[in-house]
Amino acid sequence: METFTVTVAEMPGKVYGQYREGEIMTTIKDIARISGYSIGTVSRVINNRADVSEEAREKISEIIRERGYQPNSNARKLKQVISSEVSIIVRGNKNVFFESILEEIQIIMRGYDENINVHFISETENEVATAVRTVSYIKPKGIIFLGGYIDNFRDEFSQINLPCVLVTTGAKDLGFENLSSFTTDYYDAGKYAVNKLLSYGHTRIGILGGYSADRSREHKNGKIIGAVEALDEKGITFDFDRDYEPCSYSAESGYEAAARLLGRSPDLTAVFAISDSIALGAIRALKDIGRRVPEDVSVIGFDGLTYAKYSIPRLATIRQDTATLAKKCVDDLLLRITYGGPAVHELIPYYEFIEGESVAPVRQ
Amino acid sequence: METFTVTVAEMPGKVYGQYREGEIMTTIKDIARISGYSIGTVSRVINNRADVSEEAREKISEIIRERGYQPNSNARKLKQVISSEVSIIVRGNKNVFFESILEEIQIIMRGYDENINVHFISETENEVATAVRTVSYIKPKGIIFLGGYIDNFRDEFSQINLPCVLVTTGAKDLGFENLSSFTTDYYDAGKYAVNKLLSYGHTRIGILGGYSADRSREHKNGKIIGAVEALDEKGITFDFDRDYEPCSYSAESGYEAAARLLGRSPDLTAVFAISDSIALGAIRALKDIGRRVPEDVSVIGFDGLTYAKYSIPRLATIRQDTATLAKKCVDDLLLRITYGGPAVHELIPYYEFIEGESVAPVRQ
DNA sequence: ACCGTTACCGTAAACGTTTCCATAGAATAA
DNA sequence: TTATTCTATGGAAACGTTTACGGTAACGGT
Repeated sequence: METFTVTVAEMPGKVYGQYREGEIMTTIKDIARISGYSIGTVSRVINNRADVSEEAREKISEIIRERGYQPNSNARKLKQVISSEVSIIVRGNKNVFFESILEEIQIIMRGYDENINVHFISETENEVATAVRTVSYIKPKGIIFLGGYIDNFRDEFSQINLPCVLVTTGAKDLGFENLSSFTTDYYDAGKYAVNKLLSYGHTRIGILGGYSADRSREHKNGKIIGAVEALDEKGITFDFDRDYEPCSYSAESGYEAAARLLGRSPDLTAVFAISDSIALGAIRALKDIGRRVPEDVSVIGFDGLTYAKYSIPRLATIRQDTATLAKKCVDDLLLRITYGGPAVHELIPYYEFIEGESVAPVRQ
Repeated sequence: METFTVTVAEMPGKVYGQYREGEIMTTIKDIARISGYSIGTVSRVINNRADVSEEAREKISEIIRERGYQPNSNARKLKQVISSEVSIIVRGNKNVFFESILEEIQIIMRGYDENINVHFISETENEVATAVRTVSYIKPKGIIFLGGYIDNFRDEFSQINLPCVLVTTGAKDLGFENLSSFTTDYYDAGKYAVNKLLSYGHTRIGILGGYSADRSREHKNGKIIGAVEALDEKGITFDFDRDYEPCSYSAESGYEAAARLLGRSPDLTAVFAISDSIALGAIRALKDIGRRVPEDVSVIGFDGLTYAKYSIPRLATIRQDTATLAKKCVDDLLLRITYGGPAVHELIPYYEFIEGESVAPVRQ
């Protein structure tokens, strides 16, 4: 089960040098010697402990400052057994939504004086296993995983007994008591998106996105289930074979998928793309095959990232609240790191429609 | 998979806990005890040293495997004094070009089995100081700095005596013998961009970008100097007050700057934006103020990142060779880490024009 | 029988911290 | 006064490794 492939990069082997020539390493010992105090006292000053006289604190701090001393983080972490960091695993290569969340997390963590430690991995299962192994090697205090469905990684995640937060649906079902999850209510939001299109009179609606070839109602992607449900409620049966085209979360992929979809189903008057990148690629594809947006085909995106505001036409989209998502993740993780407590699974009900020029009433 | 440590601020402070409850930490000692060999031998097995019998190697490896033992990286790094990582500092919040280089670096490093360690900082001077401090705290083997001009950070960089690579111009002038630099020949490329516009008959050309309020010929931004030079050679004197508008590297900023520029100089028939993001924002702004691209105003961007291919209109731009840049950076750094040697400063002559729909001949 | 190799392995010091424990002295309580 | 607590500090062990050093056993050559 667990193979001994220590993360290649961190494997012994090339060690380029011990001390660099001419490098003078100031240690806590030096500070102690210079200040006349003991190592213990210096350490207490560094860590802002109480049991230090004002005089000693002043003097030692002064010396630390003027020598530009920085405690050796490795020695520290060694003593503290687990590192002082939170690890974040980002799965998916160019997923703008995750990047956006990541950015929010960075900002929040900065406020909390927390260190984060990010691992970018691609979507192969193999890499998830490696990432989990690496993380167990780093020994972080907790983990945030941005990366979609983890059903296939039960084993990997079961090995981790650290507080862990996922930004994905379906984590609850796994039943690990150390995994929390926060996600926008994709089912509702997807339904909402398609209802928007329906309200403009569209009935021939296509869907773009969601890797999976699984086209049943049990499709794992909440946005798509919601979208189909919205159609259902209007008495429209969604034809997966005809009006659905899977693609990954990129403009490139959206471009190609849209071309295929509209080639196959030229009578579609609207498209729901499950990410903004996909939508933008789709819009370009539509133009290239001679369909006007929104006159001939309406396009609605998902995510609501800033760059959609500057496209031509401006993209209509469903905005997720990345700030709230990030905040929830961080808060839950830190709380559970410090105080333990049960994992939670929360569906964030917040999302909103962003007006755009890419959606218009259906033509008669 | 590459490990990627984003350090927000690795200063002492909150330490959340020692051992996590119920966590059993397997150490080299355990492996030694179980296997019946000594710690030293186990370590030699882990490190693939020669002086170990095949029998011992087998047996110990087996035990390591079945216990899922991972050597503690902190203890290791402590012994090895300097970490096994290369630090990358990325300055600038949403700079797509740097992100692109970063991605290339990741790929190359993966091939080299190297660990990287990324610090994102914003553009304030303060953060540069912090980053440098943090980096000296991490003790990497070398540093790659993606972040524009560093003239204001002489002091910070003078403290670092590690191999260091910058992707910026002007590093040579600083005279630090541990700083290499690689950059596209911005002067030439800027000149080339404007020559393209000139070749389409444009003479009233505006320039967008380059934070600085410094509008002299000594302007630090090579692209702009080159652009102005190209005009000069045609006998056109560039009027900085009228036809130049500074902005940062984002669509938002480009949008606003373009609106200001065209508001002030409505007779411009072409705009050179020093990044694609800026260009895209500008195109949107132009549309909003009722100017058609390219019929009324041509726009040429810079960088040549993929997403320009999917905009409407497709963006004409000057592509930099990020792959080569990244390769040069990494190679130089690793070489100097291993063998020392002098720093180099290289201007990459490679750039190319990417056709697009945003540039057209000037209207009569 | 002796010596010199060689192959393998154990011991222990060291890396730079943190923290527990002990203690000296000061302050307080009796 | 003495006994007690408190404050500030030093000393030293420990964290999990790596590695220099030394030792043992086996073996071949003389």
